[in-house]
Amino acid sequence: MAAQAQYEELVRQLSAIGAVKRDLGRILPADCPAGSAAVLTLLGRHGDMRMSKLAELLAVDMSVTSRHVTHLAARGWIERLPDPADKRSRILHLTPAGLDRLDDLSRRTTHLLADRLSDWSDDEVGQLIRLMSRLRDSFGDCRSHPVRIPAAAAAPVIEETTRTPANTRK
Amino acid sequence: MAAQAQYEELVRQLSAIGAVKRDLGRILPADCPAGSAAVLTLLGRHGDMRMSKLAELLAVDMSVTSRHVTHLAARGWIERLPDPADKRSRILHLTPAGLDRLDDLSRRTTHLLADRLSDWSDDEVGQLIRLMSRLRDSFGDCRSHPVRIPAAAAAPVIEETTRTPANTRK
DNA sequence: TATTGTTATACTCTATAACTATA
DNA sequence: TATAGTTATAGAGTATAACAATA
Repeated sequence: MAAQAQYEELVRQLSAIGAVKRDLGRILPADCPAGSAAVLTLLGRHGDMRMSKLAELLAVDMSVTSRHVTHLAARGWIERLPDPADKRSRILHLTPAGLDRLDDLSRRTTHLLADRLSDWSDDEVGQLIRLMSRLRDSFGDCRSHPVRIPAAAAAPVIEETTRTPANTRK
Repeated sequence: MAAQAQYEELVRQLSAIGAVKRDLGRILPADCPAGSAAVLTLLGRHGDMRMSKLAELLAVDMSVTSRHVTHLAARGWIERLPDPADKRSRILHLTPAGLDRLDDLSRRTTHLLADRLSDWSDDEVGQLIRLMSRLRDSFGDCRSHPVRIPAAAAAPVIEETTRTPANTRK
């Protein structure tokens, strides 16, 4: 159990980490955005799987997964094979072209990280990975507690302001 | 200097952490999305500041910052005061209503985190914060290295596929 | 009826570029 | 000319809900 100030700081760090993710996204090829790259990576690591499994690993809704997968399939990087055990389902399979793409992605991110984290020790990177992984687990468990909170007072909204820099008077 | 496998794992964890952020976002009031909440938090912690300073702390473009700020000002949670030292600039200031809003936000996130991280020690949370902060610093430094990578072979794109679940034959 | 995926729609966040007003 | 901030526009990512096909 940690202190409240720590919780707030953690939220700020989570928010700020977005800049790192965007930085990583900038080195991706134009036809392979972050979402697609994540799918390729997971297929490369876990092998063939169904849509539902992929959605779970990505931690996003299956409708989102479907869009990413469609994008990849359109480029021939993955195939959607029929599942002999369940005709509603589709087995996702990395193609040779997809593997090439994945190698390319891996090279790009490794280059960037090797540059940015040149002064990190193997152990430090391992610690960060371990703690982030645990953080994810801590949230992944209980989908139960909706954690509702009382609402605040209402107030008039002028929606979309206008300029009012220095003294408005000329 | 860490191993390549670690780098790839780190990228996956960064990608997956998005689920945690979205979970935090779900407990926010409808009229105060994550971007607005981040602005309120930074103003609460660092006090009055200019747009450019806020953009730097948020680690996003100033145009993005401007939109968030406009949203907050429209609701009376912050004010954009003239800067006596530079008439182009505006000083952002949290209003009493904004402070109330901030307290509410703080309560919500603290509740959620206290629930999710109930089995984390104070020290563990501190370690995660420290490592994430350092990660950010490692990326924030060198805006220089564009880190370009050779392109991959082109291929025909069928753009947006259609259904082909089980055996296409009926 | 319940489940697997797909698609339509809408919303948030972001960056780029053009623009205004100061410096 | 250069800088601070705004706005228009476009693109990526996501969720919800309605729908199709199959279990």
